[in-house]
Amino acid sequence: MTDAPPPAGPGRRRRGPSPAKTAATRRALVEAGLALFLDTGYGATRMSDVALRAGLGKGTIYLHFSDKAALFDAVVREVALRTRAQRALPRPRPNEPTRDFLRRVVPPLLGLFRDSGLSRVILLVASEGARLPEVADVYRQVIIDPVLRIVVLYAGRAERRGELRAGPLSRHPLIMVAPVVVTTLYNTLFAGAAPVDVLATFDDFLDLLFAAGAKSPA
Amino acid sequence: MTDAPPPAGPGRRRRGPSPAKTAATRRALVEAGLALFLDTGYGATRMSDVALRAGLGKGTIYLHFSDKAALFDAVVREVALRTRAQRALPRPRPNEPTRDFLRRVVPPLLGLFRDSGLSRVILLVASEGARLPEVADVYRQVIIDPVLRIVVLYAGRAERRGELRAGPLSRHPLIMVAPVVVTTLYNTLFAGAAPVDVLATFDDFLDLLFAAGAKSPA
Amino acid sequence: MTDAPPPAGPGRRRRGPSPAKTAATRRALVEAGLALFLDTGYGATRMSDVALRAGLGKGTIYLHFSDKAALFDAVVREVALRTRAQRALPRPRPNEPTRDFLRRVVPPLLGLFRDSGLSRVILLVASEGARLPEVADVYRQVIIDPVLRIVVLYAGRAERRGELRAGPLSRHPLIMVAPVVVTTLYNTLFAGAAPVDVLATFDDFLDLLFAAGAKSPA
Amino acid sequence: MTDAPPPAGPGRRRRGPSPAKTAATRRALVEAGLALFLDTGYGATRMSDVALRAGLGKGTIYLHFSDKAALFDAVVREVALRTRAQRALPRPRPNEPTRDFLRRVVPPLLGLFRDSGLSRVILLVASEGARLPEVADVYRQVIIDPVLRIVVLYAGRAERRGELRAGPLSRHPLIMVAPVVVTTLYNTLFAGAAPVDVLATFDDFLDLLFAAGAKSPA
DNA sequence: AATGAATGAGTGTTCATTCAT
DNA sequence: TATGAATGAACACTCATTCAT
Repeated sequence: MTDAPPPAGPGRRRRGPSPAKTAATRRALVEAGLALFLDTGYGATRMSDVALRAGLGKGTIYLHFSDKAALFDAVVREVALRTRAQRALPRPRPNEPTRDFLRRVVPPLLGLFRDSGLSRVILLVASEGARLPEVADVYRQVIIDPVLRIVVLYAGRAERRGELRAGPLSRHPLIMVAPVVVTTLYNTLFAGAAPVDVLATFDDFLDLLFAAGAKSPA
Repeated sequence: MTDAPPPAGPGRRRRGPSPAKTAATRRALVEAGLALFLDTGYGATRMSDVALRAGLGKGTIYLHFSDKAALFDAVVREVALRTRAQRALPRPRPNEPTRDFLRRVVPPLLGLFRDSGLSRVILLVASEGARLPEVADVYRQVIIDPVLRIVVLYAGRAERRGELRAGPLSRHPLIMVAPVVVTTLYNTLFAGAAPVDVLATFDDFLDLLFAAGAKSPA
Repeated sequence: MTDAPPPAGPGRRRRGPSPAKTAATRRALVEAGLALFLDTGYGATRMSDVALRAGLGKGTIYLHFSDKAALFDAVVREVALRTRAQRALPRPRPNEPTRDFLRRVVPPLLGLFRDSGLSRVILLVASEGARLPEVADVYRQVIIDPVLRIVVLYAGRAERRGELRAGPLSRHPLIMVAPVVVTTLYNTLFAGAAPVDVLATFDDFLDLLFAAGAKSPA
Repeated sequence: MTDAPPPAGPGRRRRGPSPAKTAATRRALVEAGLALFLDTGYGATRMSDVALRAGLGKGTIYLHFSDKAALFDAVVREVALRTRAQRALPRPRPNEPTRDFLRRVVPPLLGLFRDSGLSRVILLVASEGARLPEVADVYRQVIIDPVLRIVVLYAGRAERRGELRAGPLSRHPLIMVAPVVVTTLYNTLFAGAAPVDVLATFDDFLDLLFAAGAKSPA
């Protein structure tokens, strides 16, 4: 279902359009697919619209993807990789409290989370995940699990430094991402309601989490 | 879009089938719709299958609901009300620590959350929410917001009792429900992965939250 | 296909609703059917609407008519008979020129033609005639042919009196009704265009027809 | 509602099937539609049957016509234009009596009227005209009104030549076409009855009309 | 490689007709 | 007789996918 592009290794090519152009076509399709899937959802997106938006013919899609599902898969992977690519997570300074470190590091990530469309893709995957379990799993492996590993890493540091009660967070790292995910979902889903401030919520969440560590010195 | 059943006021007795039977038919349709929407999603559920599952003819659906969307709306409302009906939230005992109270009270609610299909309905609403914003909003008003109001209530209590740093939670009550929602989503979405223990996660979350209050006495 | 009402002969009745009421119900249905068939056409008229308009239940129709087609048949017959009932065609005065006689007699008939809905029924029969040939034939026998016989009658008189060239009109009486039918059709069909004056057209037609007789005295 | 074929201007050559083939497909659909609409009427004609008869897939229809109504519209226009195309109405010879001219000219037109299906299309339009008023109006503008203009033209000639009483016919040209229309309708509608001879009727009609002119010389 | 006309399975919805009450 | 809830055959229309060009 994946339809990966043929490895661009410099084997015997020549003849036929340049691989560069092929890749460009493919990219245009993924881009168009991303935009439309996000806007209209998987089911309501017509293949013909994807082709139209990509400035290509309907049939062309099938030269690059076996299926609507395969296109969707490619779109999700694309967003996943694109987000990962900008990772470059900074490390805490030698004696920096973990809480300060998180305050410094998370907001830009959230901006990325929002702007990359990742949050809307989560919803999208949630929508179609049941029907396309492989897509959901790709998503988990490429995006969710790495994030959780990082949480575990810094949870360990905070625990070792006595900033956090040992155990809970490194056992259940989802706790850390939960507020951001939920507030984002809330805002996306209930567009009619007053939006919740994702960043402020996360900040208050940190306050609660590190209250013990923050208080005890006093 | 709601197609509510006509108020069963004791008007002039109707000839033909009893109103009771009519209500039963409606209920059967909602039930069948619920099961299928949950299992297959909105788009993939065929009206004919709903009828089949309800043991009724296809046309019968349209005697009770104007539309597929109207049926979906009714299904969501039904689940919402059904869940609310079993509320009967106990109150904390006079001197009971809020944390103990939550430990005592939340697990049954979680069971309800899981068993009522509410968690899957959340996903369902999330899936189709974009296409059916009114449904999403009904959902928020009937389910989400009341829960948040209760959270604010007990957050205030905990803060007044010095169990929690004042402010964060009553400002952003979503923090409280986030771990449960996210772990439930995780389990529903990534059926392929090892499931996360929702209850244990919530417990650990409480540990972190009330760490300050638990520690300081020591 | 006719579903005539059971002969009301005073056999063993008693028990069950009075035949009078039955007839009234039947009449209500025919009336409702007439109105709706004329307004919306045969195909677009729903049986449920007929029932609604008659203030009866859907099922009741089928106690009186086996079929939608049977109802239509009854409606057409009803209009046919109703129109005939008001016949009472006056006779020409002893020495009255046929042309004057027609001028005197036809306009009220045209009013009847228009007001009885007969013209619209013609269109209706024309619409569905192909699908319901028996209805069309009933129509011809009950309405058209009698009219043509009358035309033949007076055509003979006019010819005998030297008012009209002998032969053409009594051979082809349709000629006489043609202008009225065509102008009525025109007005009904092309509601967007300026309507043609049916009466004035008929008058001019008479002028042409009797020009010879009218002129020769000069 | 018209779905006219895009102007075949010599733009950038399209890949894929030739425009010629596209036009042929369209034509096949109109042809099939014509045949079936005439045979079974608008309502009773199934789109799938149109496709079948055209030797095409069901979906193909919708590449050329947005709607069943649009197809009907195209069919009616097609017949209208087809009939007009064969116009080439001859003119009266210098001193030819108008009546002789009409006798010479009308019969072939009647043949065309009959064979082109125009008469049946009139009935068809009459059937659906109420539901599709635009179609009826197209019909009037393209077929009916031009014919009436020609009638007015020759009515004037006949009147000027003293063959006809001045006024009536040029005021109400429908009189001229009425016998043909009515006899054709009669034959089409009452297939069960003995058919009326359209041509003979028209001939007798001319006899009556021009009786004055024919008589007075005597 | 690229195209878009052609396809036809699949779906929501309507409505004449039936029948238990 | 009267009713109206229930039925399911029927139909217009959509859209992912194919393939001749």
